[in-house]
Amino acid sequence: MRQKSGDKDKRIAAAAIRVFARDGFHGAKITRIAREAGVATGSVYLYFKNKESILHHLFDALWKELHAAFDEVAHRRDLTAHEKVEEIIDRIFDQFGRDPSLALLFVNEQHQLLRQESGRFMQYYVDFLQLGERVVREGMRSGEFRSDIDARMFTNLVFGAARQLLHQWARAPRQFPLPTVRRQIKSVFLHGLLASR
Amino acid sequence: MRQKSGDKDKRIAAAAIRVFARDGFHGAKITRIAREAGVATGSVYLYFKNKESILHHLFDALWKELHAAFDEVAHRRDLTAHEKVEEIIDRIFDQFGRDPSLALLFVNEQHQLLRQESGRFMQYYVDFLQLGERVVREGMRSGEFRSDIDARMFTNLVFGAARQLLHQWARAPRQFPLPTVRRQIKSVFLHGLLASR
Amino acid sequence: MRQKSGDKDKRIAAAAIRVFARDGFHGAKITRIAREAGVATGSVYLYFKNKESILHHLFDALWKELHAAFDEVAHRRDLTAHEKVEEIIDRIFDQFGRDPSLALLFVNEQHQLLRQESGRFMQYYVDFLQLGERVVREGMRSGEFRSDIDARMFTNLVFGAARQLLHQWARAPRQFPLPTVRRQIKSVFLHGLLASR
Amino acid sequence: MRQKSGDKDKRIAAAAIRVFARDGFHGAKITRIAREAGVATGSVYLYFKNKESILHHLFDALWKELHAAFDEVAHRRDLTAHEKVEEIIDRIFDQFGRDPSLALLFVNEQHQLLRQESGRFMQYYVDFLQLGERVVREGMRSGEFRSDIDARMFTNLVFGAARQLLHQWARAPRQFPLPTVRRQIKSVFLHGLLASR
DNA sequence: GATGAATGAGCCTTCATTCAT
DNA sequence: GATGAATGAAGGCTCATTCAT
Repeated sequence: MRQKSGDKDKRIAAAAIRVFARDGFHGAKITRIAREAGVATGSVYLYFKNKESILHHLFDALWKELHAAFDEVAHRRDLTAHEKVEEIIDRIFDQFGRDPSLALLFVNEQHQLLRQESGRFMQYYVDFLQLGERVVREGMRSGEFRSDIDARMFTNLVFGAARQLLHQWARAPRQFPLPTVRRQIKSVFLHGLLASR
Repeated sequence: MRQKSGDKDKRIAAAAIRVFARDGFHGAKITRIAREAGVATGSVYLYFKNKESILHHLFDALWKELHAAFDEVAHRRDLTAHEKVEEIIDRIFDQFGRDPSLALLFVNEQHQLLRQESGRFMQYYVDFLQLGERVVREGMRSGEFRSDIDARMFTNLVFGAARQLLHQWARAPRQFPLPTVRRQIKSVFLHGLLASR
Repeated sequence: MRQKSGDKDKRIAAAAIRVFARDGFHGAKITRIAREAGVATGSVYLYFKNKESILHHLFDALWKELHAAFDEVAHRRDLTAHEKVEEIIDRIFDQFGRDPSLALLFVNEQHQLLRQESGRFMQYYVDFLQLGERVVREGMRSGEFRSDIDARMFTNLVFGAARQLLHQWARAPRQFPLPTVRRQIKSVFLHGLLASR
Repeated sequence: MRQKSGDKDKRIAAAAIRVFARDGFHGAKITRIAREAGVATGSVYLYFKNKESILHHLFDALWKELHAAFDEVAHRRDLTAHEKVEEIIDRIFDQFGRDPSLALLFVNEQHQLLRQESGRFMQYYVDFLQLGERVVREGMRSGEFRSDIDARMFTNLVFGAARQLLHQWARAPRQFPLPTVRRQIKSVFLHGLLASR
């Protein structure tokens, strides 16, 4: 029999990341994904139920990794809350920094998923934000962080800011080099904008 | 007195905001927009060239208002840079705070526009961010702001954070009340997270 | 506005009868039906939900007419059971005798419907056969008919025989002229094959 | 001893009967037939040219048996025409009575074959009906049968009636037990419905 | 201008068939 | 011969857009 080449699913997923990132979910044509993956159109359906399930697969993997990384950081005992915030920010950029297409996908097509499926992806999102909240509250209890801040909102601020800079980096990597981005985002969120202190 | 015939374009635009926000640009059907506007399907094409141009029209208006507001703030002489930053944040929330659908539209469908048209909307976006940069740099020159911050990145941080909280507010207004959101965002960006000072 | 031409649904249905009859349900292409109806492909979907619903529509109409005709005959008081049997046979041929395509459709695609939908079409079928049974039993009670016959089976015999001859007529009208067919079927079922009496 | 390898063609044919009967020719998937036969998908094509040829093979075998049986009966010298008619009816039910799937296949998918191939299957069909005609005419000549009957039509009547009852039996064996079915069909065709004699 | 029925290009998906192993 | 992954042609259906009234 013809052997499974073994990486067809990977190649399709990788091609889908590129095509979804470039053309958007709706602009992406299955035939195009197949071509970029170097497989026949029909082969896509050997590995994925349908177009939407490809997106689900990609976001599933993404969120699982993100979640695992955050979870690990959030529960570490050797880090202060301050350090955890920095580490979490680093993990986000580690996750997406390898692949601009992945960043664009995440940044642009997330809302597709939140729209339809009240289930899985919403849950990932909520869980992720709750982990952030927990770290912030931990820092507030320990006195590291200001206690007049709303932990949930702060987490959202960081998430939104990271999302935006990821987007910018993916669009113009030269103008938004990741090391600078990381440094800035940490600095601003931790120390604020004001000079005097 | 309602002029049934005199405001068709407005009614179409308003319906489009709702439908785009609810169903996404691709999920939105022209016939649905027409129905919600109380207009025949064909009439949509009397006022708009095509589906995309409705989106363009909406974002045009949005960006124009945003831009005018920012421009005015940025050039005021009676405000410190610090105050300008706060004012700009307020203006963003003023702009979208009236209408959750508008916020969802702005937050979710922006990337449609950045994708295809390298022109108009990219320009608005860039101009807007440059105005922000200018204000930040002004504050750095005057010594109000830390000078180890990258002005462009800071502006993006604020933009991304505001976008995220706008999104959350539009999804769950109770959990993200706008007054709190404004206060938090200003506080975090200006003073940072750390307690010690 | 462009006026509904008023008979598009009829033209599509008529074309569908021809195409279904010629190519079979699965061999029939929507585009072909549309072309034969003189409408655009998409127009088919203005009048019918999908391909299957066209078939349903056709059989619905067919069974409704058949049923009404049988019902009327079965309840008439001015006819003997013998005459009712003859009248029912006539009605079947009246129904299909106008249009060979209709006969082929009925004869060949009935099983499509019985397969999937345990509901509607099965019911028509069962109801129809029950009406036949009732007439036969009526004749048995009155002494017109032999009482050693199973009424349900007799009805099926007639139905099957009529179906077969309808098929043959539709395939070769010259060799199976309807008047002869009617006469033969009545004669055989009523008097049997044997000469001696 | 079961020879796993020696009867693949038989197993495929047997599986095809079940699947065609259950799902219809078009609803039947080759992969499904292969699975039910305990064979790889590709192996089907080692034994059959394509999907249609499986159907052809099945009907070929069916018709060949039917034809041989009828031929034998038709030429027997020890039977009256009357007895031959009864014997032929018996042979039909013998043929299909073993296997409801076979009956459903024969009854539902015959038209697939008559459609495309003007050749082989049409010939079987015609030959079969001609054998029937011959027997009827023989009975007419000998004075056993009424001579006001059209032999060809009578044969079709029997064929159609048998087909219908076979179908009903296959769908609901309890309600249409074969022995009763045989008896009824013979009785009706030979003696007719009327009581008086 | 207004209407909404009509249009038809385009895409996702299926599945009979092939072929490398 | 046997396998089953891979292929790609084909068709049902959608929906933005048009246009006769």
